[in-house]
Amino acid sequence: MASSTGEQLMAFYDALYDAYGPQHWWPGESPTEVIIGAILTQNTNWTNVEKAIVRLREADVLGFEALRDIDVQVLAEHIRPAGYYNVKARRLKTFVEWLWREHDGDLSALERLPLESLREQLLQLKGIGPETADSILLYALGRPTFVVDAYTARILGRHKIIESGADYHEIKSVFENALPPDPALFNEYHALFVAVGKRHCRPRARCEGCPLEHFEHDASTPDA
DNA sequence: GACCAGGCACATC
DNA sequence: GATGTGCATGGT
Repeated sequence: MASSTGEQLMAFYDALYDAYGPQHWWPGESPTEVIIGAILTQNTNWTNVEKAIVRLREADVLGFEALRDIDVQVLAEHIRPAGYYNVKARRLKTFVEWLWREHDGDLSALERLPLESLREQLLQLKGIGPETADSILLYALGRPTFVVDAYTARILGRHKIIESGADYHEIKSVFENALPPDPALFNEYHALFVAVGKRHCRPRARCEGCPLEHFEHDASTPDA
């Protein structure tokens, strides 16, 4: 009999951790920086996001209060290297405006809210979709919610754990139903998936040398 | 020069 | 409800 999904996911985790070690995610220095990075990295290479964050820091606007007060077009110019800069400037504004409107500009106020209602509030904001919301919840706020991204879908698809076409919530549930709701585990797990994804699970990448290579997979499976 | 990157909203059928 | 399109820079 095949092992349970939970056992399989933990075997993946162990293999990835053995291969790559702790990833020390999120690569941001504060919850504020994590949230800004989560919006800037939407469909964008992280190296481009780093350039934008450096420019925000140099302009002394790498903080919610500064972002609240800055002109949106000036902000867009600062974050230009991250791509989609007009859209993302508006999204950053939307987040900080919500933070002041609903929570007095106080991130720590969010700690008092139940996970699900906070997640719903974030998803109401234009520009905050499921992945960005979960990244904020897990990596900035330490909440036990699993982050699904393009790599996650592709890896699970190739290993036949999900059907191609599975939606975000379906994939998220695979992890949350199979693993204990431990923020440190969810944090490391997703980070390890990005690590292996970048090396071995891009659309045309090779499986050779992948730490998950000896698990059942189909290298020819297109993106899930 | 094409392809890809840690998405999301919106229009259209 | 499913599918297509716009948003944009920078590395390979």
